Amino acid sequence: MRKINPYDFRVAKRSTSREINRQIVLNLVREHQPISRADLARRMKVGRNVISMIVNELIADGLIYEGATGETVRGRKPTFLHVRTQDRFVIAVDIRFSRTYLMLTDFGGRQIALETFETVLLPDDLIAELVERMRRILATHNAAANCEGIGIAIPGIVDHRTGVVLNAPALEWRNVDLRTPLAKAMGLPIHIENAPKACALAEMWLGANGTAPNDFIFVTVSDGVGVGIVINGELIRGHDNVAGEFGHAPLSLDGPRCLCGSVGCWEAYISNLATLARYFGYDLSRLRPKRLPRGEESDFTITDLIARARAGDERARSAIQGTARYLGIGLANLLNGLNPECVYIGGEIMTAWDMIEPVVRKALAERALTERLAQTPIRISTFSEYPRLRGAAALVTAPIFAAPRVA
Amino acid sequence: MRKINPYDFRVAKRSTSREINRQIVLNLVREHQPISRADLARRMKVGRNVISMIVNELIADGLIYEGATGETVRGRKPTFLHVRTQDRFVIAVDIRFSRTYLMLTDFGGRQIALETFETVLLPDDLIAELVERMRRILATHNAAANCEGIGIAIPGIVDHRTGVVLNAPALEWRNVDLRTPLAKAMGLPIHIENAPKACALAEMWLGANGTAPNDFIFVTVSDGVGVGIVINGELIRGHDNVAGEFGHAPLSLDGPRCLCGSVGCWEAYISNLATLARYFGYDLSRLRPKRLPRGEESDFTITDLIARARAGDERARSAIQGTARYLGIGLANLLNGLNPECVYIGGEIMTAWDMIEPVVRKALAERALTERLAQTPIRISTFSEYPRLRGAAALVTAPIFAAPRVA
DNA sequence: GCTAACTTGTTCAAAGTTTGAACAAAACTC
DNA sequence: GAGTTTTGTTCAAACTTTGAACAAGTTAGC
Repeated sequence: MRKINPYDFRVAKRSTSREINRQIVLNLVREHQPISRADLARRMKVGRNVISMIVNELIADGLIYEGATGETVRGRKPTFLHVRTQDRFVIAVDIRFSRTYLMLTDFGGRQIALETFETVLLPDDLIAELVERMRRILATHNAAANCEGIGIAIPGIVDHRTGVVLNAPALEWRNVDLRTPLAKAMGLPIHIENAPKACALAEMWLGANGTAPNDFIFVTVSDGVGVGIVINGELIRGHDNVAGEFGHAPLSLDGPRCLCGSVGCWEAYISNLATLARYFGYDLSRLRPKRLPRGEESDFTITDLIARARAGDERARSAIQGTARYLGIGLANLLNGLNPECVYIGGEIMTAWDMIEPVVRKALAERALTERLAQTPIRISTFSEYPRLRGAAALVTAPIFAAPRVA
Repeated sequence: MRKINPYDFRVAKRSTSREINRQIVLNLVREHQPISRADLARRMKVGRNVISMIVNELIADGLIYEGATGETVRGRKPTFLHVRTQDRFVIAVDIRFSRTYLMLTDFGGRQIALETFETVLLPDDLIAELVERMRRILATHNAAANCEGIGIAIPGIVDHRTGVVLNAPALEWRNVDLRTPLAKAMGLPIHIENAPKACALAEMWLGANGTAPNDFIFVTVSDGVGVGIVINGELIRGHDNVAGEFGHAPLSLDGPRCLCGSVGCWEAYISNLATLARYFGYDLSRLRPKRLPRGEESDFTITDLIARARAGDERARSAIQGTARYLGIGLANLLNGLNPECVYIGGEIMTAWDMIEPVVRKALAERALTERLAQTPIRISTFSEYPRLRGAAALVTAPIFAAPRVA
């Protein structure tokens, strides 16, 4: 029940019906492959003739291809159709505070190559290094001619339309235009997006077939805490691309000071640094941004903490369960307000999900308005490895498969 | 950029283009009336012939009508088109804790008749009384033959699809089926919705032309606190119809106990009762649900409190400004997370908007992540009178104008 | 009072869809 | 090898938009 915007609408042309059905066919092949024309016709409840026309067009455009012939009990055997993912490449980039990740994937999001280097915080230098590495990785894998785009995930607020990083505190970037220089150097479409939003896209477009729900939120817990919101199959970006910054929702107005400058933010209770600070007994607000004090502690990570907890360190366990409790409380707030079909959580803390689940659920039950809300399925991010990179890849592939905008 | 749901999609038929363009025409007439066929053709960038066909169909269906002829500098004069709102009636109902409101409106949301009675909390009795009054009001205004539906706003969680009130604590209702008995008795389509969601629909569909944004939230502050979320011209209902219950977001985990049973909810800081409790120095959690102690105070309302504040009562002023501050803090959370284009606020407290705006804005600035967020336009509900009833009317009219579901 | 210019609204054929049926191709059963 | 079943294609009909021409109505200018 959408309202038509009377100042920005799309009139249906005589090709509109075809475009709509073409995208439906493409998506059905993607979801149900291998699948025959006749199967598509049955699922769509249209004549096989229409499917033939559309499929031939999609084959001609190189989007799908005919594979083996299938088996049937009786009658002519169907020819199976598949989405063409090989020989269509995407470069995915994940720029983080400490390191930058670079992955070459095919159109199905499968990893082909991966490299890593220390993040140079000066944008121009980082861009130069990225360009060099991207050229090399494309050359090495003979992918230069078939690379269809570059997707970049950023820990901060990004204007997805212009490709400008508006504010990324972790990188100390403000109004950095990444797209223009990269597009010029590489000659490829560049898509840039905020990391939690990218993670949500990865689940939606690259998650295992049949599992991706239409309404969900993706909560990332790492240096910061962010949320990617998907409603009705659409990523919510917000009017100024800020949507999803629930990491700074207050849990207590006199709680710990957050790195954002405010007080009592959810992030200040559950970020990796917050959990470590709780363990070591530090005051989060006194910490130099993003670092524990010098000494052996400065290299101590949340993964180390989880290892200690598993080894029987009671204080480590208690610090982690503190995070679990606040994770549940903040989650309850989001479930009450957005009521998604399911929740994905990503971040190192989820390697301890077996430990923390009961505490999270208990906190959820305390603050969720209804029992059904408290029982909302919580899933560990499908991509335990590099969810941000998968999301960056999805930035490039998603527009090919998206529904046409109409009305 | 919506993903097509491969398990629930709509194939384009040969009538789909027409349906899309028909709805666009209808909405353009609604927004820009009076408007001629030629104007429509220019706005839509299609031939006048297409518009003629569609307009004649819409006229035949009784959705629009030809009015006066317009003026031009030269050439044949255009005939103006209007949406037919007269002689198309809607019954809007607002059921609240103390009183129930019943309004007869035309299709433009204009009030034709209004009556009120004390709410009977027993559902069967309330339904009986409603049916009697609705029949009478239709008969009195000769509207029985042209009434197109009944819209009902409820302070609680409603399953919009089945018409069942899942949980309305204010009415002490659980799983009450309103639609079946009302539909049977009245023989009309019945639409039931949660009050803040209905208010959001009213702004979207019945607000002054040109003002209704495509992305906004509507925050209702009265007995409870709720939010109606509209993204991309679409009301967000959530997977279990709970979406928008941000009234129970925590501001402090050791804050005042809320009537919902939890602690430190936004609602427990800014609901009318919370503001009154702050003034009288009561502990909200000790209060019998929804009532101040007996005596003169039990009839004392938030409106009285505002009057006292305006008259110079410093304690009244301070209680209200307390609410203002918490209103701003909670709002900042929603702006960070949802990033709407603008915010509407409804409720008695907004009659004091001139007093509280600076405090709200200051709190907003403290917790909003960016300056632009802090400057998000805040508007008083367009319908200072009976916004819920307008929303109830919009429940009936909106489906007629909504975009067709496609892909 | 007449003509030219201009705008509105309608009519008609062409091009691109879906729709529905018939038909050829391929494979199995008896 | 005939009959049956399923797949995939072909062809005409119905319904769109598209683009042009045309009739109707109005003003300006002479």
